[in-house]
Amino acid sequence: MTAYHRGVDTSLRSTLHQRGLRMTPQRQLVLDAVCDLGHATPEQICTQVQASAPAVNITTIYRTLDLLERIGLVRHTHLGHGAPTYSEQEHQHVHLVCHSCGRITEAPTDLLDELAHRLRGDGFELDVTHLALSGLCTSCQHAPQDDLA
Amino acid sequence: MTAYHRGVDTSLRSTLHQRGLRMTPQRQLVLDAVCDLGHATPEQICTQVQASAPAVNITTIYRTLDLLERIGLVRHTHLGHGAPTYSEQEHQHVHLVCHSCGRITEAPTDLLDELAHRLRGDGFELDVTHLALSGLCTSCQHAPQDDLA
DNA sequence: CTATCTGCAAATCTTTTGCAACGGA
DNA sequence: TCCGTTGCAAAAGATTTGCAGATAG
Repeated sequence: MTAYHRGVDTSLRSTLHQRGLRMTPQRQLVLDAVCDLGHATPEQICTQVQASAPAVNITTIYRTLDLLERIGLVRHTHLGHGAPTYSEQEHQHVHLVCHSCGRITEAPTDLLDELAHRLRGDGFELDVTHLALSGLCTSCQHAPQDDLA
Repeated sequence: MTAYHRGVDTSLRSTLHQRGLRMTPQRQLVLDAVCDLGHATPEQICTQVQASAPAVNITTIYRTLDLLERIGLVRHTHLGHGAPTYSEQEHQHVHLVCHSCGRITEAPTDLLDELAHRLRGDGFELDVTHLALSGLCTSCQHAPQDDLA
């Protein structure tokens, strides 16, 4: 069930040890959940982790996500509405969020290359993955649209 | 002190009446605050409103912002970190947020025209103003950078 | 006069913090 | 053993809801 892309297990333990941090089962479970779920909120990650280890507290989820981000194994993206979502560091793409149905589409990051280049000229170094782009997906453009219900 | 662009006062009353809604001093104050502040969080708007009308409750701020958005007078943008910010509907621009120092820069929306066109070809209608773009501003690119402190 | 609005208090929800016990190296 | 980590409970912060009284039209 768990997707171990390029030996995540091994690199977690060593990455932690490099910094004098300890390997724990909770940390492995959180990292696994992030990889399995693609992009998920702390809440969703907690549910996933608790499926196999019910005793893990949500506080630990928050602390671990924070730590995994600091050591560069995961990143978080703000999709607009509520909670931020976490995903693997390597799994880079631009998120397109439909603000009508909430559906999230992933697009290749080079979609923003031209924009990034233009902004760099103005002194702004764009981080393509941190924020999503929002708009209307195909189906919602043609849907009745209840005038901002 | 208050900036009345193109007769906001008159249009608020009539826009409300068109929909069977009532004009109240609180609604005028909230709209004025949004216009004055540019892009502000509900909290900031509340502070601004309470400067002239201390009795106005933050609950009313939230309800009024929601209402003003539904009738198309204001819009909100997610800048990434915490709270959404509200601004006038007409005051359109792209927000660039530095995720190191948090500074917000405004850029013309036509910066995203090419991207919007490309996405439209894929069936996604981009809303340029709803989400900010994040990255590093000039000064933070050259700052020491404490490795994700 | 009536239905809409507002203020207040309390409920929710999400995230953070303090602290004692636990457990990895 | 030592100190980083965890779980629990409580705090903190943001937003929502229920309800009775105020008020626009």
